[in-house]
Amino acid sequence: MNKIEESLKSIVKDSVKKVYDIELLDTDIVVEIPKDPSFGDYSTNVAMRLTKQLRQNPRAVAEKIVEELKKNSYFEDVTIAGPGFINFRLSKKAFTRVINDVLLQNNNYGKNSSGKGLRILVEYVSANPTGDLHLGHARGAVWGDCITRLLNASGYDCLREYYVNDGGHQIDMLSESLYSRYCELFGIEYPLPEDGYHAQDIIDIAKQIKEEDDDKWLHVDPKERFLIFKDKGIKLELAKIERDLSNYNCEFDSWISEKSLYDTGYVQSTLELMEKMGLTYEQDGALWLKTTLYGDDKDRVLRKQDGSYTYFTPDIANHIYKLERGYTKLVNLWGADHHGYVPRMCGALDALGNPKNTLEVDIIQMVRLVENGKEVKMSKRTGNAITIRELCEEVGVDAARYTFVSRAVDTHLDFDIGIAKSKTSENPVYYAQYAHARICSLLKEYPIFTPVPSYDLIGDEKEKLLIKQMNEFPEIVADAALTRAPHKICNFIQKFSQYIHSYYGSFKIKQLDNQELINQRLCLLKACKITLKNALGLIGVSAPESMNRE
RNA sequence: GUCCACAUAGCUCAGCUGGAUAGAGCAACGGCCUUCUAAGCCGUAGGUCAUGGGUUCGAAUCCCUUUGUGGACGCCA
Repeated sequence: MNKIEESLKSIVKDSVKKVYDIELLDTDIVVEIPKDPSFGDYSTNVAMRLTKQLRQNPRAVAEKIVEELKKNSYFEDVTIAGPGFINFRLSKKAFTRVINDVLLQNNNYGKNSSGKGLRILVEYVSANPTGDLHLGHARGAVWGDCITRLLNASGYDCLREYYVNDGGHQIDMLSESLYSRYCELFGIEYPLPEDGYHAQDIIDIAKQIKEEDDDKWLHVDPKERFLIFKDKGIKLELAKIERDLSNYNCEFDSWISEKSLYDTGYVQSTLELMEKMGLTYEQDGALWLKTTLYGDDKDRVLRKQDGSYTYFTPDIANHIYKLERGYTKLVNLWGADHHGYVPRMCGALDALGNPKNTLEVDIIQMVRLVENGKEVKMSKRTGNAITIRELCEEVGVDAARYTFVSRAVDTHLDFDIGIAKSKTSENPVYYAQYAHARICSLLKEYPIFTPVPSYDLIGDEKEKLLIKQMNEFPEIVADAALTRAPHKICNFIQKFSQYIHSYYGSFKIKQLDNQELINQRLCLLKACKITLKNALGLIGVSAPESMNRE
């Protein structure tokens, strides 16, 4: 809740108490900015909410409250409209206070403490180290990155984690595929497994190994070689993934390996714990977990007939390990193709006695790449699925990020590569960056200005829009963090940029003679620049000082 | 077949713990550069919020029906 809302609510509460002798809570009162500014600066529906209790029609209730509210100098005007909305017009002083708040807090403006004391671990991307990251991963990476930026800005203690699946069958295939490609470089035939990896990146890695070690591995014991190629494969694939993510402005705090959960005995101890709690049973030579007792539609296998473990087992250990590190809230971002896995994992955590909703899984819907209205399935260059690297090269990091983060994740996304690539007004990311650059160039022309205690010359409708929007920002950040919805930041950016462009167009500072008016407007613009830059920072998009047209 | 999402302007999408006349960008049409960057501004047009019902002072928003689209239903990961 921002300062203006705080004040409004407390004033409304006092008035209702005085008129009707009813004690309201903050949550009973909704204060919002009306869609149509002609209604007022802010409005509340409190009269409508009291209708039932008082058995009077809402307008009558509103009239009595307004009579009381009008006595307060915080308002320029208070009116009743529609079915019983109370609309406020604020006094100038109440309004412009935010300008100095922003100037003072600078880079910290927008940060809030709504998540203070909460420890939350967010796991995302977690792609197998068996190939390049593709479009779906890119969406998940940006989304996770933005969520964690928001959580950090809202005071949560948050960890960004990547779970590395380096333990299962697919890694064996990686080793074999890699060796096959390696042999190929020496003209030796070695079968590439059918469910192995056929993509170009395996060939590239094989070449890298050849450059480093030459033919050294052709002559070692197959068992040893198998393990070595496993290791090399994982290491090189992971390095590539990390580099691609980093180029994409996505950094992780923690990379947790599936294999290490076996090595440290975590998998074993988790199994023992579940057995001890009576959550498992043997059937058909396999070990099962009773997830049906906790909302799953069938029980799941932990240990297969052949004695090896399913993917599920170390993953349970993985989640237990998260909790043991003191994170009380776990969030995973999974692709839509994994949504059937959700009840299973949540069921396992429930079974182990964790509070409901300890784990929440956000599902990232599919991405389709589109160009000129047609779906683009494969990269023209490589013939394989389009990678995150190609995407960044093609459209640029800022545009790619913005496209992904500006849409809610629960709907299928058509990524129009033509629009993302275009450096025109079709591309919303430039719109926002341009708004920032325009203020910057203005501030370069007028580098000297001083904040004042009261902005008595500010108060035009367009200035009010800027101030209201700026004032909302910390609350929007807190809400976007809580609901894990970074696209709300994009909505903010878009609207705010629009106000900035509109203001920029209608008030030319150069045409003014009044030095004090210029000064006050520069303060306002500087505050806008700070707010916009911070907002862009929350979604990992740059805020350039100038836009270079090509 | 069972389960889970989703359906809003020509296109891509916001709005969803119920609130005033459902919004934005693009595309279309008409204006605005001798003044801080026209990657911009101002205006016009564009809607049965998939369908049918229910809940109530009030529904795009909550509940149910039907249709359509995508996904999941492995001792794969």
